[in-house]
Amino acid sequence: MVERDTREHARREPASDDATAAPRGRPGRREKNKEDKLRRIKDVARELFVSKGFDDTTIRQIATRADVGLGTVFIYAATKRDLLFLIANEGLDEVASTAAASVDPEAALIDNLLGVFGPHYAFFARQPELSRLVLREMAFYDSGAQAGSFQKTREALIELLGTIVRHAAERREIATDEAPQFVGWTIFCIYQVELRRWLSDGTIDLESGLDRLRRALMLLIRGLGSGSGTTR
Amino acid sequence: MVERDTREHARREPASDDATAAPRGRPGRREKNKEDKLRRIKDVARELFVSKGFDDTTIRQIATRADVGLGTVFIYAATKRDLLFLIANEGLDEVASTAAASVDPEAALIDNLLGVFGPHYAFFARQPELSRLVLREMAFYDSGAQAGSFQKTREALIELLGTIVRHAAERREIATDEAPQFVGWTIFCIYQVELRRWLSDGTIDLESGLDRLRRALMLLIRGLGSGSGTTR
DNA sequence: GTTCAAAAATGAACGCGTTCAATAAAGGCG
DNA sequence: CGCCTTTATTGAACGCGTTCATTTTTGAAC
Repeated sequence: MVERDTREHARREPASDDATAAPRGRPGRREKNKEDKLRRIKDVARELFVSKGFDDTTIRQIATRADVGLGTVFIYAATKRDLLFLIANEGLDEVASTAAASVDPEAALIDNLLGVFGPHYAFFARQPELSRLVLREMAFYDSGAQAGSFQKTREALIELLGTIVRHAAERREIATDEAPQFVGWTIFCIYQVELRRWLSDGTIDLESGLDRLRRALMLLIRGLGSGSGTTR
Repeated sequence: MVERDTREHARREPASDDATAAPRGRPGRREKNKEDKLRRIKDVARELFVSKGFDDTTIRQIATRADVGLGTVFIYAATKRDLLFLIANEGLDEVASTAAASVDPEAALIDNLLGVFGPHYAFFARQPELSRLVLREMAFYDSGAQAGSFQKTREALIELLGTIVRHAAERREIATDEAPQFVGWTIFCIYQVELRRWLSDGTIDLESGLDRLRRALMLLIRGLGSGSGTTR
């Protein structure tokens, strides 16, 4: 309990009122407001999750390195899983927005789809370890505030896919009885499992991953009825 | 280790002539060989997982009710998750075999696919709680003997789907550039996520579940190019 | 500056899954 | 049977995620 005071604890200065005596960490723990703590917890957690893995990182380690109490971590994340989503949600929302903005109602269906999935793949490729963890923990996880946010983003994606399909139908690029929403869902199914497979097999190559996804999506668009894409 | 003999110990007595003065559970433990223990552990675990849920069931409870030591459970299942797969694999192999046997090279593609997926859906519907647990724990789980067996079964299914597609291609029901294996994989993607969705939404109705799966698969077979299924 | 109620932070304590050194049982041999 | 080797079984011990009664900090009112 004493030997871990080698941490950066040097913040207990009362600071008095002399101007020069405290160039580093000035007042005590006061300046560390909630945002500061959240920031520190997130940063430490991300670093440890990536470097040591999710299971081998303990919340005690995170708390110590973030210079907060053990219980404090649970104020910001209901569970360890939720802590993972807290990190994963950073950037993912932005990716989703970017993807949504890139949709062009006049563009070809496959281009719009890859315009949406491309940024997602790139995002996951940027932090493959974390992504694998997220996709591993994602399935069926529905408790915890951050997990909720994660699922909201996912549902928005499905709806976006439906919208893209609707555009293609309105332009008469495609014509199907099924509701655009349902087609969007089916596309999402393919995306989900393909993404998981891609992240699972060792080398995460963005180009080949997206290429395989394109092949699968083209299969759905063209159907199995005719070969070569050109209707022979 | 004596006071928990309030269990249902009424197992077979070893031998009649040995009715010595040791009525307190001593001789009973001898006849319990490995198979017996495995059987008891499985049965108890299944019952508790279904009745109380996976997370609320403790291995200590399982060990006590199965009348084995705590550590003994870990001889038969490397982890708690593996214990779940130990149970799930019972019957699933059989379902997979049944499904494989039902394939008719001359039958329509969609019929063969539903002939394979139907028994699977029925199996999952038979024990919905357990199925949800399995699908929750399944993603990315690759350590543990039972999980390995589970994934083998899964890969066999994907290959079976490829074979079904190949049959359809050989009969000229379909014609596509893509390798049958890849088409089978894409079908598997749809099946996976659809199955998960079906098990997630409260009421698990077999017929409506399979109907929705059929719609999604027909989408893939027909493609998005033409409406109504009948080519105009 | 003092007071005080509300909010935030904390770490001891709890029950869990998992490990493993110790123990018991089984089996082979003379 | 006794003796020894091998195998199976066990539960105390460990470190973990999580809880929550307690303590500390905060900021408004005086």
